[in-house]
Amino acid sequence: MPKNDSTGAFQTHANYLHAFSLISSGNVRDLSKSLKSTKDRIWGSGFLPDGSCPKANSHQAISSLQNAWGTELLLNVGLRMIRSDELIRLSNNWSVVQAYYVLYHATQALTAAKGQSRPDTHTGTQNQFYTFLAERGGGLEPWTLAFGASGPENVPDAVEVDGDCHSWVSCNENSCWSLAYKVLRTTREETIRLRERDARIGKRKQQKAMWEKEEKLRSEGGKRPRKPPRFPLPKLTLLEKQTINQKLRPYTLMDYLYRLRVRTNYEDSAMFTDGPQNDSVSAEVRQDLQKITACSLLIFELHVRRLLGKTVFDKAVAEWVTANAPFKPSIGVAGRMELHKSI
DNA sequence: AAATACTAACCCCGGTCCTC
DNA sequence: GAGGACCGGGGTTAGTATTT
Repeated sequence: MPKNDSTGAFQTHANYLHAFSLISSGNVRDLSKSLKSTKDRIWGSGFLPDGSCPKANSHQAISSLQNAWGTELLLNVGLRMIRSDELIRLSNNWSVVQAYYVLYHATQALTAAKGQSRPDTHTGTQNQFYTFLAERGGGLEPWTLAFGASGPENVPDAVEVDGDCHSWVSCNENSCWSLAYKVLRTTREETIRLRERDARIGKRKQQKAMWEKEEKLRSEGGKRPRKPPRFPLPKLTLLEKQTINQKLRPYTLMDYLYRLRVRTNYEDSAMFTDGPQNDSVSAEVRQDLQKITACSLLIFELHVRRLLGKTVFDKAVAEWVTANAPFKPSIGVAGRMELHKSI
């Protein structure tokens, strides 16, 4: 039983993150193995574009990637330098933020590499993430997993999803799928709740305006004024709710990371500091974040490399690594250089 | 965190009273 | 007597508290 709210929340989110980590490359501790298997899956998935893109905005793509690499570096510096549990707990607060921003910049890099204009909002970037991956179909889990108006999308054939599994159920090779879909669903439901709230306020506004319009007509017709009614927040009809649900796009891993980022940034900074019940779980969370981030970035890097061409891309990586990569053995994009070249 | 239980607020609707 | 205000019971739902 949890001691306070933070322990429950921590347990839940640690579980969710681990689920994505497991789906990405199984219960592998060695990051280089995870990256290798991710590379093989991308290669076999047919997700990579056939050739370079003539419309590509190379300058913008590289610049966005540099942001992503730099942000990932911050995450990795923490991993390398911060050893005491107390500090790991604290650093996880910013690790989730960093993980999100890596995906944010990577997604923008890919948009630029495709020659599209770069989205300048969180929502726009998250939409692109969905378009690049889940919308095209399954095959590259967890990045292609999504939860939409009609339920889980791109569920692999052999996978059984239990939509009602508890968020604390122990995360293993089976339950990880249910957990992942669950968090995509609940993340999406948070947005739906906000939209329903807005819709109710809008509905009330409309009712009020309608009444005032009628009242104006009445007074013009010489009728005596009615007492203004109070306008309680109206409820939504089933149809109105369904419409809201239909209109909201399916949610993905990136939407979840955004939720986590907002939560730890603005709403509940105690989850990662007060939540862990022993001295090892925080390090595991951090490791999962690093793995999710690195493998995600690899996917985007390989995409962008195809679209910009090897020469431009490899040169940009080499320059950045020379100027910025501090550690041996290499981590971050420095460690992924060889993987890029093997394709 | 999410499910569940519980409570307060709300809608609906007919009936009745009030006022022009 | 027509139009509007007010009332109350029944049923639903939103919001809150409790439980898992």
